[in-house]
Amino acid sequence: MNKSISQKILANASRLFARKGFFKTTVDDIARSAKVAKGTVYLYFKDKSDIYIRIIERQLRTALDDLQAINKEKLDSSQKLRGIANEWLEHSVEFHRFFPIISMENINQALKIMKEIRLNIFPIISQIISVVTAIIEDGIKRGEFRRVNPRVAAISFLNIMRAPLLLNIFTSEKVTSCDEIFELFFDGLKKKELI
Amino acid sequence: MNKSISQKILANASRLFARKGFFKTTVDDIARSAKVAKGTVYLYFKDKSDIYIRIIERQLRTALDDLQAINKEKLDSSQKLRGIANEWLEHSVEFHRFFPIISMENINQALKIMKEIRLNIFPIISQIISVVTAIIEDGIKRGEFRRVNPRVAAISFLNIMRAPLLLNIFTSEKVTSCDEIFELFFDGLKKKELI
Amino acid sequence: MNKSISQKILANASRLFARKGFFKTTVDDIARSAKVAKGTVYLYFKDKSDIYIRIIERQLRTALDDLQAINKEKLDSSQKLRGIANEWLEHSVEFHRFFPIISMENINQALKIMKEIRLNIFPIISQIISVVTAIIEDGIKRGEFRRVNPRVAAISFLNIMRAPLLLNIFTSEKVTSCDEIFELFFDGLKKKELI
Amino acid sequence: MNKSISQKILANASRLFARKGFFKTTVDDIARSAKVAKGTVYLYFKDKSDIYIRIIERQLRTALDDLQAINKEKLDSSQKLRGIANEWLEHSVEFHRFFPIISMENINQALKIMKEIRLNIFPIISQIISVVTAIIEDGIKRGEFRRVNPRVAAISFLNIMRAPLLLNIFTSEKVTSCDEIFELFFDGLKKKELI
DNA sequence: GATGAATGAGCATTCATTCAT
DNA sequence: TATGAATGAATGCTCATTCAT
Repeated sequence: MNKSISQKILANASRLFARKGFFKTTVDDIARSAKVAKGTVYLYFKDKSDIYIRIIERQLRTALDDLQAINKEKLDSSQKLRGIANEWLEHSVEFHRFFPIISMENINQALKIMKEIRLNIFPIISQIISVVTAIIEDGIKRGEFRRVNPRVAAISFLNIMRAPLLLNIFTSEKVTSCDEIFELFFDGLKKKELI
Repeated sequence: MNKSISQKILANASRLFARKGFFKTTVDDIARSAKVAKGTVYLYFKDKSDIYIRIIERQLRTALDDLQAINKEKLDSSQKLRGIANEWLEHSVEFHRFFPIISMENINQALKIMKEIRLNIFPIISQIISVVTAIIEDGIKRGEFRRVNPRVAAISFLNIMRAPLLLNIFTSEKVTSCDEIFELFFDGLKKKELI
Repeated sequence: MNKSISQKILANASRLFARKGFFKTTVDDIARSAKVAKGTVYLYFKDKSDIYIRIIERQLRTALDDLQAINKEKLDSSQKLRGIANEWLEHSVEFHRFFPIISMENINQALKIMKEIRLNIFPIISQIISVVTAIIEDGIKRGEFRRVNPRVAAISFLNIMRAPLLLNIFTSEKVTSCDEIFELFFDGLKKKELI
Repeated sequence: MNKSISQKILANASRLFARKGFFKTTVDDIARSAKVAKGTVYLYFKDKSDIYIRIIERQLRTALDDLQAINKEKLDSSQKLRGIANEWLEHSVEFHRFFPIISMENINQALKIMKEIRLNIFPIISQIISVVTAIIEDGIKRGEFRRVNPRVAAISFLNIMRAPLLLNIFTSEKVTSCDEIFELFFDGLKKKELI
């Protein structure tokens, strides 16, 4: 079961990277946590960066798959967005899920790993953005949404959905549903003028 | 002027950390870029982490000062938020400004530095959130804004304002104004029902 | 045919060692070049050093056989030496042939392999030297050669015959025959006095 | 005295490389033998290969200087060659002196170090060969030597002078003077015809 | 016999930190 | 104060060797 060893490494490394970050996680750590010898890690992955890239790639692909599944359902565009928001919340412990790239700021430009990231990770993120953009375009066409720049709206949506995470870190309010945030994004902050 | 040496170190280290990240920036780099000897760096800072903390602290304090200045002006709450948004865009190259903590995920929990961060950085972020929360509360009281959870709205606001950064990275749309995003946050995505 | 596998390993390893040296040649390389599994290599050889020793041993034994064959022919001593010289040139690509030991200086004394070398390789080299010494002794007895120390002359001969190699490496003169060098060894550098 | 640290490193590394070879000599060994920390070695040398190259370079430059000194003396060409031969014998414990390149066969073609060797070492060897070639050319002009190819003779000379080393390794004859070998090279092996 | 996955000791190199000057 | 030479712990990666299948 080679598959399982490589999966075991990824699963454990994922936890370690999340906890200690890329640089403070040693290959020794990774091997030990996967209960294999250090050399074994190198049978399955080119180097430490490779492991990191694969983890992010895997997370993003899963996220993309989920998005596409939601997109295929027969739902209003707004229901689709709500579905995505809830899924995101569900996985917010993994936190890196939709935009792990953001957490990579510290291992960035100067590193060779950035080349790999551009090659392997950016395209998936672009696809994720595209799916959300398509949902919003569709919503506009259907008359559900206002005529906004759909790409700008998509990225705004993906960003605002990070709010639960920060609420958990910096406030005492433990967010268990996205409804409040979603509704804010949906209806806007401004009070409707009485007519 | 000791002050100026320490400032020179911070200013140059800031550029380096932004470009290469915490781990890939060496104390050698920092000393060289500030044109002082490596030992001198240790006369002004306890260690490399200390420099990092001081930089973030300084950036956040400036951000907080700006926020408070805007808050003191005689403006609608929505104008205040718009002012904050534009300032954020202006500084988006520094990018770590309002939520540098996010970029610190890679040097986090497991490290002794996290203790320092909790002690020195978190309080400032909390204050930033509080100011924005206050602005929104005020807007609600004034009848400008709908009755939303102001803290949730504040964090949503701070998050959605990250959108320009991602738009620049992942799309061809170069954002030069926050108006579009701000307006989205303000009016919501949903089409107003015709009455 | 086990024999053939072991021969295949030796033949391919020989090329690799010649090209990359002992340390830079990996057992992986050797196995792959012989188209067998890595474990198979260890069925036929104790370890990597063993392969190296066997290769040298094989080359030297062949060299010795050739020498002895030449020695048995009915020829003048000088003709025998000339024959040896030409054979050496012919094989100078293999280059380690007569004095591979010289090329082993880098894997020497401190290593356990040196024990093996002393045990397996030195005796063959000694025999080679003995054969050449015998040829020279014979030449002296026959009156062909001057009364020199035959062992010193033998080693001098074996050394001077390395010259083509160095000529090829360090000069533009591509040596295709040993005649010039051989004649130098034979007649000496000094101008004969006119009588 | 930075000079002395770098010299101490070179001196000790030289002994280690001679004893254990390039690959079996660790940077740890080198640092320990020079009584400095491992990091200190890297203050003075780019990497392990750099140390190796510098050692060979230093030895060859000294050898070249000696040759040129001998060459400047007012001596017969044959006396010059004899002088060179004796000097070589004197240093034959260092053994790598005149042709260390030969001992490098095991760290050769495939390695990046070979590029450095071609760049730094080959030119010195070429100069050494040139000096000896010049001496021989001069001897031919003066009528001391026969009309041979002077470059071929030079390399033959440098090779034959390795004989003492091999005599020490493979025979019981401990050579303390080069006279015998030199005379062989000078007068040739062949018996002079009686006239 | 043959395989090749797994092992883990071993090593070159980096870099935060110290301290004598 | 200021320096920068010296330190040595820490870490990514390699590869000879073993052994279950």
